[in-house]
Amino acid sequence: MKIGELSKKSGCSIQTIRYYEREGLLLNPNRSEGNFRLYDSKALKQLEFVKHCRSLDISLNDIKRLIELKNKPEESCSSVNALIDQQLALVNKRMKELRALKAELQQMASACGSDNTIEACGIIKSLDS
Amino acid sequence: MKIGELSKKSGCSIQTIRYYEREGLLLNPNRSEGNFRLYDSKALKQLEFVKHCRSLDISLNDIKRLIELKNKPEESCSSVNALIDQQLALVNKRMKELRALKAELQQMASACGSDNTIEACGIIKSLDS
DNA sequence: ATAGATCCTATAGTAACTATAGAGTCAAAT
DNA sequence: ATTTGACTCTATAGTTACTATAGGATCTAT
Repeated sequence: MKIGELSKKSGCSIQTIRYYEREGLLLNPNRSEGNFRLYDSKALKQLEFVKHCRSLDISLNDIKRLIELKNKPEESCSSVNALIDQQLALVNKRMKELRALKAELQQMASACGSDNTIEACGIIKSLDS
Repeated sequence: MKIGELSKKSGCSIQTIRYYEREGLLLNPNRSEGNFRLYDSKALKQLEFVKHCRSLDISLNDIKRLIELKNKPEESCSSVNALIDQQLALVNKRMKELRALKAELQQMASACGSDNTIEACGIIKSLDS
């Protein structure tokens, strides 16, 4: 299949696919006579792996490491484990930040009487302090 | 005061201060004879306003809008309100995403028996599906 | 006078894409 | 046989909010 079909099947945009290739996350595909990229179902699977990792917010760099690890099936999976743990730590950290954020934003929203002037607005006041 | 002192007092890096100025978030400061930026305490307050907004993850563009609104003290604050509500919606959306993320990552982490080969690793398996 | 700290501008790099320009290729209809 | 339209190619620039660097200029203290 050509890149357009791969794009539809994977849900990744054409540009993103080419970008992943440039970044070394996908193998260089065979080319047709007219230099079009030609993919098989294995390539689709690779792309889906990348997409799944991205949906977990794993960085392209870490995905690259995971792909390398996948290609060493006999080694210990402790590095895979570590990577996932680290990803979890990131997510937890960001969630904590967002909880604090949310609390302050909610407080600000409630500090605004409905029909104030900007001058009297509790929101602007709290941003100023 | 010069930019180094403003940087220390505000906790923003010198480059960030200059960047905010370029982006129109800070007024162009007076300059010394040797072309050094000179700030007063009002400038520090402006910068602190920006910093506080950034700590709430408000985008530079939205901060610009807030600054414009601040300069129209007699108008209604409904746009300020809307902006904060929108920011809250963003935060809520991201939190929801992160909760889903966390759940999947945790499941993956628990799918890995401690001493597997990569080939047998539950994490890689679940990323492959 | 000079050394060191601080400042200046302009430019490039970061992450993970997205968008565009300008050209080439291919399949189908005329 | 040609032309239209859809698709593809590469290379480059833009996005967000900064950070880092190069190559100078300026100021302060000795």
